[in-house]
Amino acid sequence: MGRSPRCDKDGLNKGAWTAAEDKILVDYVKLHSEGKWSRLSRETGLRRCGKSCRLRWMNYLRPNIKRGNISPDEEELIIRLHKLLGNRWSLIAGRLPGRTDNEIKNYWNTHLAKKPETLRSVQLHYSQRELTVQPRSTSQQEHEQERVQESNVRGVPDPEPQVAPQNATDVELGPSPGGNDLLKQMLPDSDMSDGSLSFNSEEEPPDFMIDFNVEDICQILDSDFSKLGVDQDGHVPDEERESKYPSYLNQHFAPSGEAEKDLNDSLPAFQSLASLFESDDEKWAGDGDNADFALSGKNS
DNA sequence: AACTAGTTCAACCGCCAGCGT
DNA sequence: CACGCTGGCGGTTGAACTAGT
Repeated sequence: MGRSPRCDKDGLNKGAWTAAEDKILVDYVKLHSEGKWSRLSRETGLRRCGKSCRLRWMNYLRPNIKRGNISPDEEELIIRLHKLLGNRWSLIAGRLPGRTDNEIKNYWNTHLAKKPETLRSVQLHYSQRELTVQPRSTSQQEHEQERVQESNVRGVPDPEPQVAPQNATDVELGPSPGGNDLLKQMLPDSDMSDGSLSFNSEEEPPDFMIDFNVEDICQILDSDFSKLGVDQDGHVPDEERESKYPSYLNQHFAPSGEAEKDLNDSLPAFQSLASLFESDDEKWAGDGDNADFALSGKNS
């Protein structure tokens, strides 16, 4: 902390990258793969700090980057994920193959943050003062610590979804009879009559975002749904499975083996997540033919 | 054509966590 | 344990571009 940034070193270029600099960077990464950004700048003579090299590669030069033309489906997904995750741009970007955190952040700030419907959604989360969010008790905080430790023990992988699962199956979160029941349990005083949550806190972000274990959500989002035994013949789940999993899970895939264990671990958070996404009339963004990127991580 | 205001987005900055020494 | 280095993240900036007058 407090150290001067490495990029402040004299002699390093700043500002827009030139084609020649790009070429040096691309050639180096082709040869040595990503990472070792500081080594890159030392070994190639590129007068850019490692951070700058990484940023240029990640946001501009990396293969399979989609630039501009964010589709309505992608926009919808961004809004929903932002509703769930907040300004965790890298996580949101991870759900949109080919998109970078920087692009999504820019898109949000320049387009979505200004849209009335987006503002409405955000305001419902942050501005309405209909509810009182109680400070968490010590026992709740202890519970949170335990949960974090448990999560660490499970070895929840860092979400890095660039590689789409092979043979991934699109998953729709269909309507659930239970609706927002789980969230209502979590937030008994909340008003979800309009399908959204509202909070009383003027200064603080909604506390439920703290209670949400983002790692768990990421684990779900990173799930390789191809592992799940998808019911291709419209098979009706057996009673055991019916009782074990919520209806919307059973409707769309029948978990088995390792995937079932993963799902068991993730189930509580999955229920919460699904409840949020069921709060609107529609299903996930990318419903139907354009649903390639939604959840499955499949590139369209 | 010239100027101004508004918008976009690439790049920078500070902070932080993880790791090696 | 302390320290330094590195990579990664979110917030911010400012140059380039566009639209309006």
